[in-house]
Amino acid sequence: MPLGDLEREVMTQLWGSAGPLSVRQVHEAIRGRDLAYTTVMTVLDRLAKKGVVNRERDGRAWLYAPVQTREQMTAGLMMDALEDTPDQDAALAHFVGRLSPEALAAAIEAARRQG
Amino acid sequence: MPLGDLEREVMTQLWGSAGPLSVRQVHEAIRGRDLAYTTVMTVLDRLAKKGVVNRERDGRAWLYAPVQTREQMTAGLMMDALEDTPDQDAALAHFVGRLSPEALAAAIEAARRQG
DNA sequence: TAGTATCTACTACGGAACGTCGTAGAGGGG
DNA sequence: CCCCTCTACGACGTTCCGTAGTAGATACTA
Repeated sequence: MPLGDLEREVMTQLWGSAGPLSVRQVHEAIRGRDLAYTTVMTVLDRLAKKGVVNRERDGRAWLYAPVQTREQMTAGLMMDALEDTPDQDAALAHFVGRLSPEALAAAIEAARRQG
Repeated sequence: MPLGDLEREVMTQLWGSAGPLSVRQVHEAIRGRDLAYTTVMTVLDRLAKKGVVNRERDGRAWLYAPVQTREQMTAGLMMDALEDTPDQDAALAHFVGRLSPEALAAAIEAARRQG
């Protein structure tokens, strides 16, 4: 489920926040694009309908939070791409071949530590 | 550059062929969907404009061939997903953590053998 | 040589996704 | 009671994609 540009921008704000954010907070955080309040609201709403964010009530307003971390979502997109091909072993080999050995080793080590 | 359903179907034919194929050959190979000849032509044309396939003249007709192998394209899409996130190390660790150790080891070995 | 088949180029249309926003209406604060 | 804020819902333009038709050029064939 790849995201559009504005959707990614909004997600970046949510991922960068310690807790859930309101529409207003996201709107104020994205000041570079001079968007209407309702634009941000629509995007957040679509993200929620896609299941990419959760929302919870805070009085009259909704607070939005990502369902997954950015890293989890990225890993999921990578898996989607991989699973879309018949010869996954060969595709994975090609992918691995494009990584620097250090980055790969670090990732394996981090994954191992993580469990 | 993710592909649509029909685009992927067409690419599958090209990837499964030993050499370049004409519009007619692809059209006949996809008999399950009862498509118009021009539909296949349009799709091939769009794939060429996207740079996903090359075309060369064969008399009056064009012959189409994939620019990359299926595995290379898949690996490329995976890289695109990875590069779209700021903390690539963490994302890669998450991804690696989702693979079976055997599949990962086999891929690393295959990549090493390949160079 | 006239007719038919084949191939390309160009145009088009409908649906879905997305960026963008407006209006209407509900609920809380002064 | 009035205003501010927030949501719900609808809408419009663009782009991508599946789908296809028509027109025009070229080649084969009787």
